[in-house]
Amino acid sequence: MVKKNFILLDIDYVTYDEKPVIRLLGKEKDTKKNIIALDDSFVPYLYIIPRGNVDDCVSDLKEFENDEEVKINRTEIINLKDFQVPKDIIKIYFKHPQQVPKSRDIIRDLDSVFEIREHDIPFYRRYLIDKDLTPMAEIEVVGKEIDEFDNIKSSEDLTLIKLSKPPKTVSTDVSDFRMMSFDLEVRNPYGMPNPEEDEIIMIGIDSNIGIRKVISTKGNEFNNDEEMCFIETVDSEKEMIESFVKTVKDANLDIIVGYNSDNFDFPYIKDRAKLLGIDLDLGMDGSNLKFLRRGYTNAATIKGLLHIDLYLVMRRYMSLDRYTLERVYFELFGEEKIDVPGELIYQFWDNGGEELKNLFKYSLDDVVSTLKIAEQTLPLNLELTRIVGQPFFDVTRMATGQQAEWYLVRKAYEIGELVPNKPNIPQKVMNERGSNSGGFVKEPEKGLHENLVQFDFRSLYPSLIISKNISPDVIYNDKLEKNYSFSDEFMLDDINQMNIEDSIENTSINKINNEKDNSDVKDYYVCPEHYHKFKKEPQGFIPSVMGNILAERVKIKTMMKTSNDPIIKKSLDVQQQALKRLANTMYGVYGFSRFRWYSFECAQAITAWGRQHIKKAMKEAENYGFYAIYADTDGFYAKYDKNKRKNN
DNA sequence: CAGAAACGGGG
DNA sequence: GTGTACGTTTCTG
Repeated sequence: MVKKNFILLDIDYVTYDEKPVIRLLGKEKDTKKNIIALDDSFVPYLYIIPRGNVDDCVSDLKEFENDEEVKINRTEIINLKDFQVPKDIIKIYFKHPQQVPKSRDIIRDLDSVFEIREHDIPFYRRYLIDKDLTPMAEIEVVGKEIDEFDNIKSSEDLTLIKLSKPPKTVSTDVSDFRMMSFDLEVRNPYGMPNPEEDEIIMIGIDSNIGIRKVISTKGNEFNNDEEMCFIETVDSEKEMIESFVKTVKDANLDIIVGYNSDNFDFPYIKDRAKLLGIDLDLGMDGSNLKFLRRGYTNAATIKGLLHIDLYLVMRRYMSLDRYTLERVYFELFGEEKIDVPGELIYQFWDNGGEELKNLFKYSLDDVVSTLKIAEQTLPLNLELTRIVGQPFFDVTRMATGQQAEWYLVRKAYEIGELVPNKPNIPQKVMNERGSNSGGFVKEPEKGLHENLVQFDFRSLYPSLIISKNISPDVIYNDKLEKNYSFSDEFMLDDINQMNIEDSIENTSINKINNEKDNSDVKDYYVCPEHYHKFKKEPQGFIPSVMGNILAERVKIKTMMKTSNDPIIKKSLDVQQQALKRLANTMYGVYGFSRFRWYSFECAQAITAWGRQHIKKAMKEAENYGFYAIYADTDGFYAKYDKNKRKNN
């Protein structure tokens, strides 16, 4: 039995002996040796909310015991909360994750099944959540070292461990990842590069471990040029790619970054490598570079080596109208990059001399800048990864709303709350609903203003979510609670989620009409304009999560103040920034129709209260002689005029 | 005008 | 693979 601590870089599962085996891929902290830890004890499952009696539903499910298509391994009854209402839930286990989507549609159609839940949570994500594992953190595993598994052999550089106990997270205080940036230049005289025709002419590499070079078939003429000593000249394109592969393997990297490398560099190098008969076996387990389909686009993945495409990261990191490498670099560092227009690259290459020299410099500049951008932006994304608790690879490719959603899924599991299904609201309904009105904006008054004072609310929307308890699980709906109370009649009417939403929609109109004679309004927060009601007790799921985020942020900011170590200070600062980002994103989960906690009422309530607050603040400021000349959402600029002061 | 298709980044 | 981006701009019928 051995105990090993290592940094969890990546996670996946393979099928071995018809059973899923979770693989935790990472590197030992000090030796940087590769580790793959295997767990064959984790089993896929989903939840069923029965329509009526739990036991009737269980006996219905028994009929699938020897079914060809629905392969239920085991069922159990557990108690979980659904929007804070305790319910008896049937948890059904399957042998293999791929049986879940095959079986769920059949099970869903049973009369005794009201709803199935948590049927679309990928197996590796489920593992991270259920085992409370944090990616990019130090984890501890206990198990047996094995020599071989699934054609992977242990070696000097790779330890295979079969877990005998659940893994655990030991420390999230991990930095100093071995990182490399890379970039291709292609000779493309006829429009955009075509991998069947156009050869790769340069591969640029920079890293935080001392490797910086441009591999090319040209460049010998600069042999005696001190300035150009970064050139590595080889005899052919084949040797160039082979040298790149060897450089990456020998560097024993944690992270490889590129700019638009999901869509250009990696697909291109893969196509050329195939043409030239080269293996891109860069994976920790010896596997090749692969592409994961993510929607209509691909993500380039290497097992145990994190590939991060900075283009995707930058689109989330800053708000710009364009995200070219040049633009992003300029915005971050205020310096212009060397630029060679794409359509001129082949001419620079063909002409040689000074132009070729500039092309080499451009190639190097691209990878140096890419690495600099990575060093500047990845720390925040590493913190987000640890908070969200999903793989770094995934988090850097997720929309911020999805980051918030996976964070909430984890929090829901922690407190025994069922995760809502992804809503499926028809486009027609969304169109009728229209878009939620946003923050209050007062167009700026023209002219040059003096004596300006800036007012703004600290985290207006997060604060409102907490103070007004804005959460879908505590919306008070007169009609639903009084007349239906989720009675059997209601459910047997085969009313799906959509109809429930409709009835909520209709009753909000009733509420406006009945608002005045509602005597127990003291138990609710009633939002302006729409009059949605939120119970004061108990605290809603999202307000409570939000409260924890803000409390954690305050704690970190206090720690920052007491620390004298600039490195610790910096690391804490990044952590609090990540929490701030997450808190600000949480509003979004209410407003986007494909999110699990989507609630048009909550989204409306937040912005309505937001508008009310800023208008109130502007009015109040007037009493002190401050006149707003421009306002937007959570703050305004005001001009001071002491003659108009009403209060003293 | 609404719905479909293209676009982004990369050379 | 417990799977099929996304939000915006431009084109087309």
